[in-house]
This record gives sequence, structure tokens and C-alpha cells, in this order.
Amino acid sequence: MIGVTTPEALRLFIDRLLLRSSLSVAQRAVITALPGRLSKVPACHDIILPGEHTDHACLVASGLVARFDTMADGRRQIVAFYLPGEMCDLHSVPVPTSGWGLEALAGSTLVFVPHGALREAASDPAIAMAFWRDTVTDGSILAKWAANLGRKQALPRLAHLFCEMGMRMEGRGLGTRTEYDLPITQAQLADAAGLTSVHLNRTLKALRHEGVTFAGKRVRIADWAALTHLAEFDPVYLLLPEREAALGTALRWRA
Amino acid sequence: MIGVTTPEALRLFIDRLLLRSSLSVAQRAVITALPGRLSKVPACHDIILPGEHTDHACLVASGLVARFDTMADGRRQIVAFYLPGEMCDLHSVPVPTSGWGLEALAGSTLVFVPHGALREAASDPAIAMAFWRDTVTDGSILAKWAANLGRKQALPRLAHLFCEMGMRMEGRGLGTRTEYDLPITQAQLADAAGLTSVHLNRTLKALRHEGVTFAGKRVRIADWAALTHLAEFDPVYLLLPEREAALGTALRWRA
DNA sequence: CGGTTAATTGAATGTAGTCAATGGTTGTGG
DNA sequence: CCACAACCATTGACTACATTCAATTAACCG
Repeated sequence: MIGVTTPEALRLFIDRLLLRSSLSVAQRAVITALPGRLSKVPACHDIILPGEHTDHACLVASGLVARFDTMADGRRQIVAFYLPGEMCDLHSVPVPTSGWGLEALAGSTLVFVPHGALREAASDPAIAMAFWRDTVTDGSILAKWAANLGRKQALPRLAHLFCEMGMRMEGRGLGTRTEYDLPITQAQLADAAGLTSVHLNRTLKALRHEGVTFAGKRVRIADWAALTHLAEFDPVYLLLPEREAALGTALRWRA
Repeated sequence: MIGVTTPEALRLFIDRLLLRSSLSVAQRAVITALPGRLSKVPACHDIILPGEHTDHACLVASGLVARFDTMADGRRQIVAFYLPGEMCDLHSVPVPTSGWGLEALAGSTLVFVPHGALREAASDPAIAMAFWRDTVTDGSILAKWAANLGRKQALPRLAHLFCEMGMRMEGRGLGTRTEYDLPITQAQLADAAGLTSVHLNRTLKALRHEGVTFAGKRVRIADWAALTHLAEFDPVYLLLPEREAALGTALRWRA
């Protein structure tokens, strides 16, 4: 939250893209040179409301951001988490009307990047492909989220969420898969898991018996293998290169 | 199902792209010229299994295709439906490993289009943007699906699904929003709604009291306004131009 | 027709939601 | 430094929704 600059944030974004795409030095320079306006937002602040138009995408520099949908009675469903270095609104480049909202779960630093500049960067086919691939990754995680919401019950569902966040945090260097900060409240976690906060609390209690704690906004997983088994967690859908490497295939796909 | 040719299917695909993107005559010609292998598959046939690699995308020419995820016990969650003219696998161009499977719900005709040809077409920035936008549209529908699975109970959830399919069918000229063919079984619909087939059947019964019938693989909605209200259905997330026009904004976004 | 698959219903169980109240923590101002 | 307020976490009792198991009826196909 302290002392993040626009170039630093853009570098995080490049790191994220390089996780799945190859970019030349020149192409990286194009991204580093993107204009961006820094903005700090407090926890629980709505960045974009559902149905709003925007002329800029929103890169998370620090903190944690969520994409959500709201029901008529005001209840929310979080459909995606965005970690530092992730562009939570890259979708808005091809489609400036978002059907959903964005909220900062923790106090966060954001970088607003104008659509025009991103479109210009995307005139390079390799960069366009990297952006497209980033969107697909997002969709892949979302599909798994939907499957879990539809077909898993509370305990394995929450366990899966903890596994996913662990892998993603580790992939971005924000802790290890078995211990990482998750700066959100139980109510927000309930919005993500599709549970009420009461039932989420009970499910957390049950997870403690499995050696998983969520206290002080920090997740600790005693037995990773046991948790992945309980959650039926298979990281393929995260499209992380590590897994690909483990399978003996290419580290990155061709741009 | 009868007598669909590759060029005809590609024309349907162009129609779908033109719904949200502008393409010049030359750009349309590039897409029309894409190579494609026709293939007929019977109902309930798995086209791609989760985790498989592919070197071609899959365009639906006729029938109905679903993207699904499978749990360890074999239960499925359908996360997306694909109508004729939709490329159900466009994601696989930037990311050839799909984390999910594809199944034909009804007997369907498919056109397999090699990734190489699609990548080449995408070297045109306008076509790349149209493809990217198509992926984003998919993601937008998926996000709403997730929100409904997480936060709506059976009746409004199923109602929402019928509303969505009505709008999409109408948008593709496959019926009207209040009456259209949905060539699937109750068990398959249950996989999409995140319910057991038993409870889906009971929910259908309850929907009949609201003037909605699903019989003979055909959906009939007596009172559209009442159903959209029950379902809390707002078509913004479908990113259909019609709605944009109604709001007085541009029909299509700039390529 | 006869056999198979799909749809429908009943009864019992189980999971999650609702309502309501109690602890606990944190941060702030007196 | 304590008192208080505000928010968050936790628990109990009850209700409601959805699943499971099991059986029956209807529709479809060869």
C-alpha cells in the first residue's frame, strides 16, 4: 500500500503476462511506457458499479480487488479476485460497458490505464495475443468458480478457494501456497464462496479440523495434499506454466 | 442438423461477430475463407475432455453444445451453452489446453477450424479485437452464471436461464425470446442450473404456475415481463447491441 | 409392442439460511 | 489509559430449501 509507483505496477503486470506469454524487450518497453494514473482507495470501496461505462482499465498495484454482481436485495456474489499485478478490467478494452462492479476488498493502490493507450499497444499482434490470453485465463478461473458454486458443498468449496488463492499468491511471489495473507473479512469471503457469513464461519470451523486456519487475515494450511484432496483441486485450470513444465510440455505457448 | 456446409457455418460465425464488432468486407472475406472440417456428432457425445490439448477451435454449425466441468464423483456442471454460429472454443487459440470439456447436448454439426488459420486471421488487429471481444462476451455470460449459481435459489435461477436463452436465441434468429427450442433433457438442464434432476423437475413444475413451460424440448414463456422480474433478469451482461441502442449509445464499439 | 430412457412423484434426510444474541477486537476520543 | 463505539466473529435454535433414495408413470425408439 505504501510507495507503489506506476512503472512498478506496470512491471508487475508484465511479470503476470510473462507467466503465460512471451514478449520481446521492445514489447515490454511498450507496456512499461503505458500512461497510468495512480489512485489509492480504502477497503470496501466500490471502484466501478455494475453497468457503468469506463474509458480506462484498472491495474491492481497493491491490495486486493474483487469483481462482483449484486442481487436486487443487495446481496453480492464475488466472481473473481484480483491480486497485485493483475489488470482487473482488461475486458473493458474491447467492451467498455461492464456488466459487473469492482470493489476494493482491502485498502488498495490502483493504476488507471486509458483504453486508447491499451488499444494502441494491442496493435502489436504479440501484445494483443498476450492480452487476449490474459482474458482467457480469467475466464478459465471463472469457469471453475462457477462449477464449484454449482456442484460443491460448503466445505470443499471453501477448501478449493483457499487452494486456488494459495497457488495464485505463490505464483505472484506473495507468500507460499500454504501460508499467505488474504486481507478480507469473513463476510467478503462468504460473498465469494456463495455462502452466508454465518455458514461461512461454521465452515471455517470445520476446516480448522482439517488443519486450515484463517485468522488475522492470514491463511495457514498444515497439510497441502490433504486439502487439495478434500477440495478436488487440480491447478490445470490456472494455466500456470509450472504445471505445464511438470507435464513435460513447453513452458510457454507461442505468441 | 441437415445440410450445413462449412462456408454457411462461417457466415453464421461472422453474423455473431458483427453483432458486437465492425468488420470490413475484406475482413469478412478472410473469415469466410477459413479452412474448416465438418463433423457430425450425436447427442450426449463428448467433443473434448477436460485437460485435453487441441490444435483446432470448434464452431457450432447446428445443434447445441455445452462447456462443462466434472467432479470426482462424475457429476457435471455446465458453465456455458453454445448456439449455432458460436465458436465454443475460441479460448483455445491463445491457450490450447482447456481446463474443461465440451459435449454436444443435442445432435450437432461442428466445424473444426485449425488454430494456425485463426491466429493468422487474428494478425489483422480488427479481427483480433473481434475475437477478443467474443471471448469477453463469453466471460460476461459466465460471470452472471456464477453469480446466479452462488446467490439465487432454484426458481429464479432457472427462470434466469430461460430468459438468457430466450434473448440469445432471438438474437441469433432461432426463435423468439418467449418461444424457442431447447434440445436438451431435464438432466442436462439440471447440470446447467446446478440442481439435481429431481429438484429441477420440481422447479419446472413451480415455473408452470408462472406460465413457463418446458415440454417437447421447447420453452414457452407466457408473460415475459413477469418472468424477467422473477428472475431479476437484466440483459446488459449479454452485451447485445439492441440494449445499447435502447440506451441511446452507439450500436457497436470501435474496432 | 417391448425395452429403454426420460419425467414425475413421495418420503425422509441433510445442508445451508435465517433470526437473534453474545463475545471479541480494534480504534478513537475523553 | 480507560471507556466506548463500531465492527467482526462466533454460537444457538429454528426454518427452509435442496438432495437422496425409491418407486411409478410417461415418452420414445427400434
